[in-house]
Amino acid sequence: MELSQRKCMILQAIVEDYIATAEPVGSRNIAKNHDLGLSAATIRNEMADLEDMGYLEKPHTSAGRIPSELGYRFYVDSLMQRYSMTVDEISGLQKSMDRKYDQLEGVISEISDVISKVTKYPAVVAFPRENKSRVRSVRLVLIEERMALVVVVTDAGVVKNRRISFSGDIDYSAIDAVSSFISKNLAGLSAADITPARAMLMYEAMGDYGELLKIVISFVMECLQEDCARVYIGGASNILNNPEFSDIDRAREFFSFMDSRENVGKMLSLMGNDNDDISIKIGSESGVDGMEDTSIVVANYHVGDKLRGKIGIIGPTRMDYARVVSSLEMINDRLVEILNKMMGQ
Amino acid sequence: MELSQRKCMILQAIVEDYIATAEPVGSRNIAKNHDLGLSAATIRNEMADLEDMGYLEKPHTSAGRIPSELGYRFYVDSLMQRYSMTVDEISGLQKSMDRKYDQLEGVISEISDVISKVTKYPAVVAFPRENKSRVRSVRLVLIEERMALVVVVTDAGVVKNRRISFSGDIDYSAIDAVSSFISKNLAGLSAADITPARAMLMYEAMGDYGELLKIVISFVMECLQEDCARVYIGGASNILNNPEFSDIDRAREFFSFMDSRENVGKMLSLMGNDNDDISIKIGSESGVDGMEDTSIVVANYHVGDKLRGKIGIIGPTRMDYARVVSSLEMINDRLVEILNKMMGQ
DNA sequence: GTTAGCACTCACTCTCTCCGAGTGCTAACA
DNA sequence: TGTTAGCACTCGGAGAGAGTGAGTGCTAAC
Repeated sequence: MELSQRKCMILQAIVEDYIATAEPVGSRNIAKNHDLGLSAATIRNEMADLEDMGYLEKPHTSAGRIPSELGYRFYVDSLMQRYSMTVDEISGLQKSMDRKYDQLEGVISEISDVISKVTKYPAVVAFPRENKSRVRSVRLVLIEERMALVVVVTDAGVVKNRRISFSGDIDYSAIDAVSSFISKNLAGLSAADITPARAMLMYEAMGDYGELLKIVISFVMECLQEDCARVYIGGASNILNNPEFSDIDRAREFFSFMDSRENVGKMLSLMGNDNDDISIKIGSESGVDGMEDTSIVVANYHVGDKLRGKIGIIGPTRMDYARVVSSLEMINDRLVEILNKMMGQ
Repeated sequence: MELSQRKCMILQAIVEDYIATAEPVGSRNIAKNHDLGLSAATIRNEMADLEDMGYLEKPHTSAGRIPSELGYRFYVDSLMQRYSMTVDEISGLQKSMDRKYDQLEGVISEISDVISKVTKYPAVVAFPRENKSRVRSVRLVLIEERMALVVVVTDAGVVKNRRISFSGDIDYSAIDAVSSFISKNLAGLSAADITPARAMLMYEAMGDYGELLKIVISFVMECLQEDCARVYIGGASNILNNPEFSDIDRAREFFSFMDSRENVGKMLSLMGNDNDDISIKIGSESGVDGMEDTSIVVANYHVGDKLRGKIGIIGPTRMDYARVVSSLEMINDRLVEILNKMMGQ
């Protein structure tokens, strides 16, 4: 059933008042504060309808109404007005991202602080994952006897390295030979291309250094398949500014959840991947136990079609969605700019 | 003034009861629960003395006594009994550290979870810093045109890398030449050894590649001097299990502090560096504003005399010091073992 | 269809009282 | 002289009860 325009106006007023005050909204207040040209009694009738339709709920009989999940959902999808950031906000944001970054790690870990500072909610950032990436080059660097560093560069321009140890002696020139052998044989390949058969052939060709090769190739595979999303969290304490978390048990639940990067990563991975739009999960939509009264807003960033990641915030369902969405959009744009530059693309 | 043995026993009883219950301790309870052979009245007199001497304080007239900072300090220095972990605790600890670690980063970030799980307090871990380290080798790996990866290995066995871009073309063999030139010229040098004069000489010798060299050398210097302690935090939510943090403002203060790695790093760096012992700062001893009712317990770990770092916990001043100290000792031992193995020393 | 009016509900706050744990002091005891 | 029993006093916290006010639903009039 469609909502009449009047119902929409009233619903919007309720959602926005509730977001601003965290108090259940009563009919009189709406009549007073919003110039709808309706009396409290009329609004009361409409509110009763909206409640029957599932958009509003009552904490108890003699309080005002608060939006239900459905109410928020409708607000976010159909009623929410674009928030335009003030000049001050924009210049503050630009200033805080105006550093020269030279490491992927540095950008990503700092971006979470920026997000939480701008939105005043806890921020979550997923380290970029690679998408169908291929090996660009592999290098072995001898660190000391029986210990070497493997450096893998993927075609997304991401560098990964790991120290490995092996038995058997090998000297500088031999390791260089192994190094270029591997690089030549793996360059341009994706994880799917490195079949056991192909690896086998390589082991045989290398003879003495087969063991070393084995270790290197398994690390290369790891690099290409890596998908345990590394996650950064910033400004978690911001959640305590919201009265719904002034109950200590509620707060503990939240912080226990955030203590586990794994949890957070899993939650992020459940958010929409495909589109450029911002995706929003309200309350139980996230499907995470114990997070029924938080909402998550996430934007996807990508560099070319190779590197992909997510930035977002977690807040109470009663969240300033409009502000959050436009802040995330701005930050996302700036982030992509920085990453593009850094990746030299 | 020395404390009589009787006063010591009473002080110890009070501290331990208060640690266990978080309730002010009254004279009757001590008489009942501890077999001191004294009546409540006598204990009362001694408690009044202890209060006069500054070891105890009263939250209000008709409550029991709680230890003052001085009281805790005396307890920690002189009264605390060694806690022996149970077989279950030890085997649990060993199991949780029984993974095969292959990256420094991985060990360090995971150790904070282990500590918080074992102690039930928020854990802080400082990434190892290098001490007077020297260059072992430097490698340049060409990633694409005008972009290379610098890999620096220090004599502590730590690997650092950074992507750099430069103007001017350079091919694989040329970059190898530059790479081995740099490595040869910097190997064995510490930050102090790489004087501007020496760098100048190198620039000149390299001619065309002077610019590239400049970038590389400045990165090498960074690696050797790096001392912005990276910090990992685990199990922060554990703080909420302590009733002194059930006040939401107190909790917010704590979490805001922990939100800033910088804060935490600064605090850690103020803790004792020199000795092998565990260092404990009680309440305001830490000198950090807003952390007057938390204590910090920190152990130093080191691998040889090169790598040094800290592991520790932050908890309420009313903390189970005995348990925390022995847990940290055990974890520290195990950590050092793992690091030694990993660094191949 | 809209509005004014009115009875009713219910969380919250404030006040008051009671209770119990704990203290300090005094006097008696070993 | 050190220890203990006894007692009056203090004070936070829990619980009961009354009052308040924001809000609702329903009815009747416009």
